[in-house]
Amino acid sequence: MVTDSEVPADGTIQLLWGLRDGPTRGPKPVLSLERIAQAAVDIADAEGLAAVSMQRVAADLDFTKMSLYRYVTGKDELVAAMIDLAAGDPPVVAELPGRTWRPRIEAWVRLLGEAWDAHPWLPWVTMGDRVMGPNETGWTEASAAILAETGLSVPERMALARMLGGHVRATMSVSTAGTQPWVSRRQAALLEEHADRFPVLVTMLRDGEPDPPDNGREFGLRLILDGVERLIAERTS
Amino acid sequence: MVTDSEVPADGTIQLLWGLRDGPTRGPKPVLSLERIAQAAVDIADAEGLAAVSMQRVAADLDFTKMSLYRYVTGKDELVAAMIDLAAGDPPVVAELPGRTWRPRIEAWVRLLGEAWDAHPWLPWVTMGDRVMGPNETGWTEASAAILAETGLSVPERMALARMLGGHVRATMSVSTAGTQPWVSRRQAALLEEHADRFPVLVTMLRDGEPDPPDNGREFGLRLILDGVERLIAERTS
DNA sequence: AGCCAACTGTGTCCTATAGATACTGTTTCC
DNA sequence: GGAAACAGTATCTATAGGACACAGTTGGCT
Repeated sequence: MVTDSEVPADGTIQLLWGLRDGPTRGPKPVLSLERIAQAAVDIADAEGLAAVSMQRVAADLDFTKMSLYRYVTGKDELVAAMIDLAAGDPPVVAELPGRTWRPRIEAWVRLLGEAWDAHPWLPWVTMGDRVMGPNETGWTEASAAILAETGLSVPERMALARMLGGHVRATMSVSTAGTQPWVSRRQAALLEEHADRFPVLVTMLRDGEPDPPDNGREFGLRLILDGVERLIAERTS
Repeated sequence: MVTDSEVPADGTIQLLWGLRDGPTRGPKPVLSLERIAQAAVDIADAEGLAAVSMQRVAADLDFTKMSLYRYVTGKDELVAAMIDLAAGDPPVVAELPGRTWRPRIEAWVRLLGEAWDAHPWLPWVTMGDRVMGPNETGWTEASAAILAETGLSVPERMALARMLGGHVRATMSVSTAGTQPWVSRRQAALLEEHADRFPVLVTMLRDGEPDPPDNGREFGLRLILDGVERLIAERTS
């Protein structure tokens, strides 16, 4: 298992994109990549990513650990398969509501949010250099199609798409951001104790309203897209 | 080691905030939390997070693995100490350039970016529910102080601060975002092969200019802050 | 029809990891 | 000056991913 950033092997690509040529002879495979990945996703959804071990996945399928290695070269590949399975089918752009880019990309963000919120472990596993699978690429394609209308440059559009994906990630229900939503009980107590060092935070803590239930997803989305609109307006004038 | 989100123990708080009461009797401690954390940070900076094991950290200090457990209850605490050490001293708000919130928060983002870019492993380790140490809290305090001027509500200000931190994280030089900056060689080849399924991406790939060297950090920063300005303008009118 | 090569799934072994526990020796307070 | 409290060590355990050799199964070729 690679915890660090690492260039994925070619094998992973073949796996994700169905380029592995199936064998002709030999016993019929009883397992399948799909079943394995699904079992792993189920475990991760229910008990967290840490519960996903080769042993555990195999046990849930009533097979031995080593049998999984016939379908997957290692845990990294399993995780890659999990990711694309969890990402799910991307939305069809033509079916998105609205006729301009803004409502459509808003819908895209909300759908992506729903998909990701169902798999709180995704952020932990979608970091670093990776190769996207078909589903993930489909999501990217959808966003790119929507944003083509903005007239932004290609790098700008991709930066924006990445940004929106990152925003979804940072506003997941299971807080994945570095800081809390926005302070835990413990953190609050700690701030009170050091009120002299952090006067602004303590004041905010005392008279601030509670957090929005969406972790600021809609708020941040609005900020970004307002910024995009302003940029477009500046350029067209 | 906890790979999953987990509420940190009280002990970690005491460690980070210097609340651990030092012993009076017994031999003088030769090691120190600072030395241990620094050694771990050095390893992570040089060889990546995966190279940081108790064994390795201890070896670099010429001690046995188990001696570290006198200063740290486990690897989680070590990582927590690494984070606050790597975050470094927050900037002094009064010394930031500019007289309004915008140039100041821009400077804050750039400084945070520099601090984080020096420690590419930080994103991997600053996910999930955590308790912030003094340094990290100091960075948050600084951003909160700067954004107080905006007139946004408390949750809005904190959401914005979190967002900016997340933006820095998502635009680190070592790509930490889910998607590449924006496509790797391999991914590009794959797209070409499936040009029918991803027409928009393939077109962008063909006639797009190269990516900006900053991964779109400045671009995204501008979008967000433009959005903030528009929000403020709407409310004051 | 039969045989061999290719394959699936299993059992065993190896390495690295975090950590528990019992120890040896040192320091300081009573 | 003695005993409690501590620092660092040595040894052991559990769990992880994964290598490797094997037994049984299947299809293609002669």
